[in-house]
Amino acid sequence: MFQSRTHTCGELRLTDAGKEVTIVGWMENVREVGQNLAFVVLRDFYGTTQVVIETEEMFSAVKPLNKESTISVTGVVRERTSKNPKLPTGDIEVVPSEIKVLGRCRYNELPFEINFSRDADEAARLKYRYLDLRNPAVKQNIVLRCNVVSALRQAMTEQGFLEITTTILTASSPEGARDYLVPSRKHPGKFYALPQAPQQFKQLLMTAGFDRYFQIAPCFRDEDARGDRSPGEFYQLDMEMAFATQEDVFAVLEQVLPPIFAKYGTYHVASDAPFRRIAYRDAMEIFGTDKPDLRIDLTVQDATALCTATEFGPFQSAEAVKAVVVSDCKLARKAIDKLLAEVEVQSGEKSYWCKVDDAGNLTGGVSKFLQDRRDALTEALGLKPGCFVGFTAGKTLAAQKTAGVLRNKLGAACEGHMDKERYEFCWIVDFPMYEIGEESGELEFCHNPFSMPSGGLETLLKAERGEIDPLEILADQYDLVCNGIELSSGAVRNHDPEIMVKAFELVRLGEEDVKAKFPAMYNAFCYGAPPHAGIAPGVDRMVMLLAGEDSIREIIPFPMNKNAQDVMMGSPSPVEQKQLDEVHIAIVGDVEAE
RNA sequence: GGCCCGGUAGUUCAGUUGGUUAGAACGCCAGCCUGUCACGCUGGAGGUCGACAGUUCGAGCCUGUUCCGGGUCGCCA
Repeated sequence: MFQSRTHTCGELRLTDAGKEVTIVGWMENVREVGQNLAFVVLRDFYGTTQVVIETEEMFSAVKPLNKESTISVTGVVRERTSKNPKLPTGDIEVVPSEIKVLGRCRYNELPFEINFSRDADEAARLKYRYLDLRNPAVKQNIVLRCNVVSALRQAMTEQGFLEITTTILTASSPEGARDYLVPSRKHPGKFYALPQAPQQFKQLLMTAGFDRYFQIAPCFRDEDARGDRSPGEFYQLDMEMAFATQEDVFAVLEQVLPPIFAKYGTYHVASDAPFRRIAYRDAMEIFGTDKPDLRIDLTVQDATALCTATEFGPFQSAEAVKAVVVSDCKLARKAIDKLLAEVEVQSGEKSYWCKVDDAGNLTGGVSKFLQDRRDALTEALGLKPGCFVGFTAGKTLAAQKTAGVLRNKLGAACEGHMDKERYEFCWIVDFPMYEIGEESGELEFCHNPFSMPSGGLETLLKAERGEIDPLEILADQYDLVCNGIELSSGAVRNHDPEIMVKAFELVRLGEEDVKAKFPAMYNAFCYGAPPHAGIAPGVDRMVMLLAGEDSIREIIPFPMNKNAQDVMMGSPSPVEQKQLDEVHIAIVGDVEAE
């Protein structure tokens, strides 16, 4: 029978010497140093403890076992004759009187070495995730995640928020990302969908009179993966407040997040509440992105007027020319070419450069086209000897975005322009409500149709009367950005059916469309709804930032690969014909046999 | 779906201008070693060079196709 442990592998100290103990765990390593002398390293969740093998009996108990087998060791704690100061348990060892095998590892070679699993091929790590997670360095991120989630729950509860779980099997929503569909057995031809976010439920909770709601909510979106975006599913700290303004929402997160970042983060928190607020248009103009990394001290400057008049083709034909100036830049020619090539890969647009030499002359890159306006450029861009200037050109938005990519790359590559070791928060506010759709060429909602247009009905009526351009209408919508990562998106919601209908009319839809697309919310709002606002920080991205990881898979217990497959469980997988029949699904067309 | 990078021993990688028997480290196996702690020493086993086709006297290396993995853009209200 299995006898439970008296101590963990992380807790025995010199003061325990002489005690009889039972410890259990995985056999991490066996070091044989002579005839009948060996050291077994036993590892459990809490740490490692050395077991010393001195007798032939104990030696023969251990000898046939492969590493990573689980065993139980009963014996006496003894002070080591040679201590290991690198280990918390390094002063002692356990002299066993009994070793029992609990779970034999059947393989003497593993897919990778446990303590070096982070270097292994990612497909192998995902397939054998239960082995990968035995590595304390991998496990640590999951523990961090637990602590962060727990701290978020506690902080939100302290702020008076109730955690309410909402429905997972819900209705497909007509807007946004691709849905994951679940066929209905009882209703042939109909489907549930997994929620892309609990958006409508939380707004209905507000309408139902719950004042402050939050949830660590699973969200499902069938879209392709990225380094910071896992395919399929992710978690949000979803929250909503009734009778609340944008400032009320900001105040909550400004109280909840910094202490958690300070306690669990790799770096220190450099942003004091209130966080800096940057209008969307300013962010695009100054940083070339709506998620600026404020750890970088570089900005994007406008050089359109001076540059379009040059002989350089790409500048001549450009709607805008943007410049990023780096002082004291020591980048060599080769490094510059590599950096600009990376910018082109990431943005799809070319960028150009020149340098300022010790005498203040422009050299290298496109400098020969700029010589005749050297003084004007020097004045306008504030150039000094030793400066590097990166240029982007094209349509205004493209030139801005490319300059934004350039700014990020230059900040990371050039010394003295980025202090990586800190967390910099900011709010991006005043997003436009509408945009001209790239495909349709017509007015469309920029983000989501649930946001309140700034100025409410009045503003929409002005646009309807032609007094203002609909593209000028702003939404009471905001993003929380940290270190160049969009942590969160939220809004003051449109809780007024009349304003909803008017907002839809501007994009050639009407009351019938609102009712058809969001029936529950539209109906509910007709019974008296509170003004409400909320936000939903991404838990995975937050933990990623706190752990200092670049891949989202490092902070998810059982992540899927880039192609949305779980190679450990083998999902997605084919199902039996009977199951398909029950849910009235027929597979048609060419489907690869497994 | 487009583009970029990669696929060689159980693992991480090297492999020159196309040329003998494809190497190293770690791991594994055996032996030695009475205080190791990433133990050490000696020896050994281990390879469909992702797959297919082509060029060539000869392909890990060149060409084409394809599969797989990662990154990136599209996409993510």
